[in-house]
Amino acid sequence: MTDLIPDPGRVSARRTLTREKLMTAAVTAFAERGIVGASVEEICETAGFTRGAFYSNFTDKDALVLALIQQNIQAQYAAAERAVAVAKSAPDDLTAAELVTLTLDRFDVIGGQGREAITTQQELLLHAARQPALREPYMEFADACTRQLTTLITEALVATRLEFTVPFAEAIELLMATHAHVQRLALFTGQHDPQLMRTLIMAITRPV
Amino acid sequence: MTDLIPDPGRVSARRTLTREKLMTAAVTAFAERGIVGASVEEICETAGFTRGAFYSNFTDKDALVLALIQQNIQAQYAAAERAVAVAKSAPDDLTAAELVTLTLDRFDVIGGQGREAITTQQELLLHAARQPALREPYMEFADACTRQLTTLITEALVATRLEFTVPFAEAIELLMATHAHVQRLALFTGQHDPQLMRTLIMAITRPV
DNA sequence: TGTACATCAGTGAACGCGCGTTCACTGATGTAC
DNA sequence: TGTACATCAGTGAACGCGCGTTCACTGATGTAC
Repeated sequence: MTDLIPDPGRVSARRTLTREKLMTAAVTAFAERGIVGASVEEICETAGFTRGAFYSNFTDKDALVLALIQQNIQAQYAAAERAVAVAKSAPDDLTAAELVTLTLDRFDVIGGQGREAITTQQELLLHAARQPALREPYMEFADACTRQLTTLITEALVATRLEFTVPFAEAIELLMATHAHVQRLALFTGQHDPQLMRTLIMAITRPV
Repeated sequence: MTDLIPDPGRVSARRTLTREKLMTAAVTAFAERGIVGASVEEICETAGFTRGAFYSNFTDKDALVLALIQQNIQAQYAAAERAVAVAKSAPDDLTAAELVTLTLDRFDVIGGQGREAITTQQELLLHAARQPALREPYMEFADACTRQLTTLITEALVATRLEFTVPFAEAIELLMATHAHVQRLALFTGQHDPQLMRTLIMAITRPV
């Protein structure tokens, strides 16, 4: 307010890039060793920096976790847009199950394919459930997921001329529950089984 | 084989009790701080021992985690028996949803009611997914759960004169997925919502 | 465009704390006569 | 039942390592003339 001649564009491109590299490295490290188990040094080494750079960018480890959750919220919106694009350009002759599965696959933050992404997501949930300071941000993230998915599924249903046989909100919950379950199984078996999702969809939808 | 005069009943009652106290304390500590975050000291203090006692009973922290998973397998069988007893003594006029929900509630290892039990279960799953040495024991536990639940649900269906409209194995998976989802929600909201499970059951069953 | 200076971003050594693990010990429990 | 001894179970001090965090510094980037 008084006489701050500097402060032109806030934060330099270089700094932004460093933050991004550290956060990406953190996802990897957290997947491998867990949030508590992964050391700051490990994260920095993967990202190609020293620990000083870390503390120049984040006040502490908790701040990094919070930043990851907030980044997830943004990533969620981006993923939703991608999913819409995919759905819009999908051939008309897809079955409902195929379209919904396609939607769910594209829907995952980062891209649910990787063991790494799945593990880190679970890790973040558990960590947020424990740390009071992270619960609200995490719930915000979860809400964003639900809202985005609601929009996407609505479109997918219209496109396939289907409707739910159960209350809409509960249908969404069931889809998310099954999706998470299949992901968890994949952590052990190493591969996604799409059949369970198809079965659920057939059980809770009918032609309009 | 040669001349071991001692070794009468293997392990003393005192020792068994100490082990149990340490394992119970570990469940609490793991729920609060996570498996990696909880210190051996913390566990011992809660259990009322010093750290020496810990290393007299477990070779290291990993051994304790393994013991917990193996104990879960045993507890699972006990919980299943309890669930059968409850189901058998249940009044005949329960709805299917009520009976299945009742079954699932009693089914949880330890008793799924507590936030502590839920958190530690999730913690164990994630830890086992990461530690190669724990994956097989954990999958054995998961299999035990599935098998037990299969038996129980079969009985519950007969009692309520219902059958699944989807393949049996998948129905079980969907029930477990939804159950886990409801539990995870409870970590944030603080209470179980039974409605989702009822909806699922109605969607995948029909009268015989 | 070139030079002088100011600010910024990341370095890397240092600190101290807390943790997992070890071990010589002591009191408790069990055994033999 | 009482005593002498052996084994067992848990104690608590000690060790050393690795981690999170700090900070004086240096090289990189940006700005003014």
